[in-house]
Amino acid sequence: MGRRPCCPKEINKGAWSREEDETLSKYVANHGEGKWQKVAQNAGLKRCGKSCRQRWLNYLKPGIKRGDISVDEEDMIIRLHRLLGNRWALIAKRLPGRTDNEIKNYWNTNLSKKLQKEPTISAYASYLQQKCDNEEEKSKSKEMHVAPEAPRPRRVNKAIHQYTKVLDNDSRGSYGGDHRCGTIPSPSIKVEGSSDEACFSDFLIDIDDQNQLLIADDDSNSKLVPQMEEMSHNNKVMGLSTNSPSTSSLSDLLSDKFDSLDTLLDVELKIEDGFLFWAGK
DNA sequence: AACACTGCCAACCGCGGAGCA
DNA sequence: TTGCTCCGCGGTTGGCAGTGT
Repeated sequence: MGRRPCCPKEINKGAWSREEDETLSKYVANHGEGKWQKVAQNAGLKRCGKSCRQRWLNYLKPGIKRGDISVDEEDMIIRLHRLLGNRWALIAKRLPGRTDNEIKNYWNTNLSKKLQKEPTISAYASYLQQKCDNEEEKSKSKEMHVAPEAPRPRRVNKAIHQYTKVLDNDSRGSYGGDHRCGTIPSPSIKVEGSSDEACFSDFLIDIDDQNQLLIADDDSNSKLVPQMEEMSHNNKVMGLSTNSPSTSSLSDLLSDKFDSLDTLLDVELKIEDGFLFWAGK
C-alpha cells in the first residue's frame, strides 16, 4: 500500500516550454486559479496539478518579480528569517512580488554563506557573543538560562501560556514592583516544545541580541487576535510599568502591538532577573 | 579544446492540514 | 468519525551555465 500517485504516468517533467506556459496562462486567465488537477486536464497540459500550480505561482502569475534582490529586500529576508526561521512562505508574504521558492533559493545560495562569513550581521552570533561576554556577570545574578542553541524562533503558544500563568500568579500578589508584570520562567526550558493546544500557535517568540524577548504574529490572520483577547480578558494586567501604554489589559496591549508585522517586531518584552518587563516604545 | 568542478535555480517530491461528503 | 481530494509548504534534486585546470 503506497501513496497513490498524484499524477498520471504520461506526464511531462522538467522545464516548461513556452507553449506550455502560454497554455497555462490563458487557462488561468479565463478560469481563475485553483482546482489545479482540473487545470492540468482541461487545459490539455501533460503536467500534474501541482506542477501547474507551482509554475503559475512562481513564474507566470502577474506581479512576480524576477532577478536582483535589492539590499532592502535582502535585509528584510535576513531579519525575517532570524525571526521566523525557514518559513519561506511566510517570509515571502512580506516581500511583494517575491516567491517562497525564490527566497528559499536565495537564502540557500547566498545568505546562508554570507551569514557564515560575516557573523557580525547575524544577530544570533551577536547574541551568542554577548552571552559569552556576560557569562561571568550573569552567573552572579538570578540567571535567565538560555542554551547556546536556544535563540531560535519558537512558537509562542507555550510562552503565552506561561505568561498567562504568570498573570494568574500576579493576581495572587506576586508582582515585583512598578515595572514588573510578573515572573517568567527560563525560556530555554519553558518555551521549548508545544504540547498545548495552540490557540496562539501563530505567534512567534524570539530572543534578540539585546536579550529582548520578541513576540510576533506569524501571519496577518486577524482571527488570532480575538482568541488572544478572549484569553487575556480573564487575565487583566494590572500594574504594568509606567513605561507601558495607558491600556490596562493584555488584550489591548497586544492587539495594539501585534496587529501586523510591517516592521520587524521591535515590540519588546524584556526579561531581566527572571522578571518580564514591558519595554515600552 | 576537453574535462572537472561548482553554483544557481527551476522543478520535483513527500508530508500534513483543510475541506467536504 | 472516517476517508478522500486538493492545496500549500519546505526540503531536495537535477540540469545547466560559468569557471578553473
